[in-house]
This record gives sequence, C-alpha cells and structure tokens, in this order.
Amino acid sequence: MFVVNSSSESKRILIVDDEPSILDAVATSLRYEGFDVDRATTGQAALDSAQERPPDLIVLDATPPDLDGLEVTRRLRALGVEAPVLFLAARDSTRGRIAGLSVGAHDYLTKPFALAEIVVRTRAILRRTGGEPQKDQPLRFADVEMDEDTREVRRAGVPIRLTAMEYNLLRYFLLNPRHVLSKMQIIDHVWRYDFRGNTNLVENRVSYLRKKLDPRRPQLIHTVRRVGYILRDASA
Amino acid sequence: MFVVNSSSESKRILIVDDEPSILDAVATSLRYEGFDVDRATTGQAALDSAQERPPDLIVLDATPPDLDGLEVTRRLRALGVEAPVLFLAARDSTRGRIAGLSVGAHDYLTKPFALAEIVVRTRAILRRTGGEPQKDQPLRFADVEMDEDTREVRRAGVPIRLTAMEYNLLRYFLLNPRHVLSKMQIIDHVWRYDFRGNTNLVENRVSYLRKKLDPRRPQLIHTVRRVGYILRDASA
DNA sequence: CGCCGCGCTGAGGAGTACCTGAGCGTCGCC
DNA sequence: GGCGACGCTCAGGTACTCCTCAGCGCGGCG
Repeated sequence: MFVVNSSSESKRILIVDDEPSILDAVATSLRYEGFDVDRATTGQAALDSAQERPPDLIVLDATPPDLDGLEVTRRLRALGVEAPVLFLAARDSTRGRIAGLSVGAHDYLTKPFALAEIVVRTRAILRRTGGEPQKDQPLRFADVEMDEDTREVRRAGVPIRLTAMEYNLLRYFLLNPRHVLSKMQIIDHVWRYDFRGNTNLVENRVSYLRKKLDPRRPQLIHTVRRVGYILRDASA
Repeated sequence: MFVVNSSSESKRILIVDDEPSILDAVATSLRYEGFDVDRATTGQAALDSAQERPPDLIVLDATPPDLDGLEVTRRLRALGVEAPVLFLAARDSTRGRIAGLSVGAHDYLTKPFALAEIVVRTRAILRRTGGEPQKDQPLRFADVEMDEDTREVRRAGVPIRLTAMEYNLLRYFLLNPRHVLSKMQIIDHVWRYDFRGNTNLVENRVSYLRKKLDPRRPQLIHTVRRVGYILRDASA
C-alpha cells in the first residue's frame, strides 16, 4: 500500500511473530502505512523491545516458540506496557484460548489473514484507543463512496451490493487511487497470504466489480496491459 | 461498543481489578461509553488514584490481592471519597460478604458477567445518584423503542416479549446502529466474557429475535455475509 | 494482415455460511 | 418435586460465494 498516514506524528507498532515471511509482510505493510515498526521473533525479544521503546500497539502471534501469547501480555502489563494487542491466532486454536481476545482494547485475526485486513484492524484499534485522529469520513473517489462502518458502497448516491471479496478489492483500489496495482500486489494484499491460485482470479473479480460499478458510466478501473489495473477517472 | 456519550461533561470512573484482561475489557467498554476511566490493579493503587482524582463511581473487584474490597471502601470513605461502588464478586463468594452490597448507592455483579451488563449497571447507579444528567429516554431506532427501566420493547407501539438474551442482543444492536457487528464482537459483549461456544449461537439468537421483531415488516437486522450483522432500516 | 498472447467473461461445481427446527439439560417458580 | 421457560447444541436444508476452466475478443507486433 502506498497510502501515507495523515496523522502528524506516527505511531509505533511492535510486531511479534516467529515466521520471518509473515513478520516481513506485516512489517512492510504497516511501514507503508506510515507507522514506525519494531519487530521481534520471540516473546523475550518482544518484552525487551517493548520496554526499551514502548509501542502504541502490539501485533502478537499467539503461539511464539518460547512464551505463550497470553503470558507475554501478562508480563508486558507487569512491565507497565499498556499498549493494546492485536493477536494473530492459528485457525485451529482451541476456541477457549482465542475467544474473548477481542474484548476491550484488543482484537484478533485468525491465520491466514489478508494483509489489508491487518491494516484495517490496526487503524480501528488505534482509533478506538484515541491514538488516531477521528477520521470516520468515508473513503471516496470520483462519485464512488465507501462507508467502512456500514460497508455500504454507493456510486452517484446509488447503493451497490458487493460481496465480501468485491468489497475488499474495491477498498484496495480506493486506498491507492491513481496508482497502477499489479495483479500480484492485489493478490498479496486483498487475498489471504497463503493464496496460491493464478492471477486470472483478479481479472475475474475485477470483471464482476466493473459490472456492478460501471454500467453505462465512465469506467473507473482501467486495465494497464502487462502491468495491472489503475483506479482513475475517465480522462486519459 | 462505539457509542459516544451524549452528556456534556463526562463522569470519571475508577476501575479496580487485578486481572489485566478484565481490567482492560471493562475499561475499554466504559471508555467507549464516554466515561473518563482510571485503572488500578491493587487496593493501594486505587486509594492513591481516588484521592488524586476523585471518581464519580468505582468499579471494584471484591477480592484484590492486597486489600479486601470492603476494606478498600472503608478507607476510601475515611479519605472523604463518597463515590458509589459497583462490586465485582466471584460467584462463590460467601453470600454474607456480598449480600447487602446492593443497598444504598451500591450494586454488585457476580463474575463472570457480560460487558454490556456492567455498562447498564454503571448508568443505573449514576442516574440514581443524580450524576447522570441524561434522563432515561428510551433507546430508539426506526419504530423500535426499548425502555431500559421497565425492559419493555415495542415496535410501532406494539409490545414485544423478549427473553433476557434476546433483550441484551437487541440492546447491543440499538447501541450500535448502522455498524456492522461481527459475531465475535457480539459474543464478547452480549454473552458472559467466559463464553466458549461457537458463533452459531448468535445466528440462532438473531433468528429468534428477527422472528419476534420482523414479522411482515421491513427487516431491521440484516446479515452481512462473511462479516456479521447490522441494524439499519430497509434501504439498501 | 495474420498470428500470438493477454485479458475478459460466463458457466459450472465445490465448498462455505447461514437459517431454522428439534432435542436436551438446567434453572427458577409454583 | 413437577412444570415451564430458557439457553445451548446439533443437524438438515438452502442459498450464496468463490474459484476454476474454457472460449472468445482484442491489441500488439511482425
């Protein structure tokens, strides 16, 4: 994502995960969003980092190798670190261990998740805890508007029904207007990170999205041959 | 909860509990409701905080590690802190120790409780003690109204009988109109915080609620596939 | 102009999410 | 203790979403 954070000072986020690929992906996504990012691969390293540079939010793999996720948070609290936690839980985690994690300031995602999703949640938590400026104004481009609370999408005021996937795809375009997005980029951000299908899926999804979005109207999502897609208004 | 308190000046609430997860959850819930929240994990810290910043209400775990709950209140009174207390008692507490806590301005909840419940009680106490300027105007959305004192629910003036669970569920929707609520969110707020069942229960409950609320009427509770549910009027 | 490759689109199928009713256990009331 | 109300679980049926595949169209290049 190429969106630049609009807040004046950037928030610090500590990411804890023992899988380097996930750590990398999440860290890069959040850095593009304008956050300061620290990383740790073990619970102990997380404790050290959090103490040295207190984060505003912690993205925490619920099953790091040395310390259990809940234990890490317990120790963090003991050290006076009050940051809210976004847990990353395995899908097959015993319900008992992950249920209730979304209570309070916290939230959780089950692996595998989409990178775009983690950004949404991060923003949501920081907004809730007052760290992010209240920007509840809808995403907007040309005459398209998207309300993230109600998940309503309108074009020229007319409501459009989108499936979850179409919604996520459009949201990614709206977050990156006037930028060419490659199919791989789109897959990496909109689909779960373990998705291994071919890029025809993107074409397919874009096709459906266009049909719902563009009927007898100037096209918004343009094809850039051999490169990708771009959201921009009819000119050029 | 995403509701913003409409009262002009916000009340200060001090929460005392030694379990960080509960402290977090309660604090965040009440903060969403628009209260100023202070926290303490020990009785001594509670005394310090209450003296420094006198609260309008104290939510007090009856069994903190260092000081007994009743002892804390005794010392608070000695310090001139007059705020009413909402006790959080373990279910197996000796009846004698918690009985009588609800006299006067006080009240108590037995753990495990639902987060929505603690908000209700908090409001009730503040209203009783005159601390809440907001008089009991019923919760309302479209032609649905809910009177929280009598627990009466009406649609278009027609009374509807709801079970306790249905009532709490509807109340959560009414508090968060036009927001998509995930099933996990709903469970975390409406059910007791230790609930570990699956999310089918929410579907089940929503189903019954719809049947009572929506017969031959425009639907109010809409399904958002793969996301959750949302309360909104018929449009879209 | 013709070929090749990329992109577009619709159909089909598999899997998933959701709804609903039935059954059972529990709690409270009479 | 008996009865009814309530809440939870389970399972069947249904609707929908998403992915794959294959055929077609169009643009680019020789």
